[in-house]
Amino acid sequence: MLSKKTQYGLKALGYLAAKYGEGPVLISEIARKKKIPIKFLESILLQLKNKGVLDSKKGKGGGYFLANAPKKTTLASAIRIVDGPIAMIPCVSLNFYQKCKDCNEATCGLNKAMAFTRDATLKILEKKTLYDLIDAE
Amino acid sequence: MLSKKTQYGLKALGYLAAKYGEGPVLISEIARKKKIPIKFLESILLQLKNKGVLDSKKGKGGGYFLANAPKKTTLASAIRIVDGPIAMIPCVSLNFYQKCKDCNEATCGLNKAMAFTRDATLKILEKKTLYDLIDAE
DNA sequence: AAATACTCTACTGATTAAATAGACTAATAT
DNA sequence: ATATTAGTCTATTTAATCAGTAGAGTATTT
Repeated sequence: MLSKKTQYGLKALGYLAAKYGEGPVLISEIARKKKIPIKFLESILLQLKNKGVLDSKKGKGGGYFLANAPKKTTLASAIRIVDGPIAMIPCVSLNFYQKCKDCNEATCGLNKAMAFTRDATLKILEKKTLYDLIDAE
Repeated sequence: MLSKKTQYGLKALGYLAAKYGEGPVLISEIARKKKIPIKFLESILLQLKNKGVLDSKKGKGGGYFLANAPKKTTLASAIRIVDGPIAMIPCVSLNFYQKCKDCNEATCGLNKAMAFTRDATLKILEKKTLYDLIDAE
């Protein structure tokens, strides 16, 4: 399961995706509309900004907004920023790989099965973008 | 990511799958071969037994063994027992469903995207079984 | 200069993960 | 019977992460 933090992050990104092109959106507005604790949301948005997904403007008329068009950011990359690895075990992670201490990856059955699963999952998450998070009417 | 506990559990199940039909296997043997803290492994195996995946025999010549042929138990069911939900968010979980407080599932973009992802993941995990965890030679 | 709004650091409490200890119970062999 | 083996169960501990809070600081606009 994704952490609550990541779920909040994705909700917020969906909200910002829907408002793309309309200028900065207040953190407080996102928090209110998406029912996210505001201080918690602050740190999530900042993290997404530091990774280039979001941009912000300070002062009056300020707020957060997508750094790029909604279709430019995949769900896979957004999830990796907030949640970390997408793979189910470290030895099949593409972006957060860690070698298994005791198993030979060439022969490990678990490794193979999890690599398969990762591929299936990524096939979706690399294709879906923030655009897909926009709520239907 | 799966919890360490679940990773240990799957490793142990792979080991028992390889020995299916050869009678009970000592916890201590599994722990040694798979480098799993033995007391931690105890609780994992017990949990799997209580859910019907494993069976055990006490006393001399005792140990744990698969309750059914390796191909009878899917990875999805094994993971659900030890780790819980496979879905990335509660509102698309089939076995651990929880309603979203604030979003309408019919229109929620995140819900749709995560349901897709869940389907792709489950398509693999429901097909793969403990048999697939057996290490190659 | 005042108001607005994001930024950053630090902290707290709750939960879960991971592991350990030890007493108990069941089965087997002698 | 009884000693030994090996799983069962309860409780505890330690560490890490999650989730959320507080407040001072900085940049921007009017």
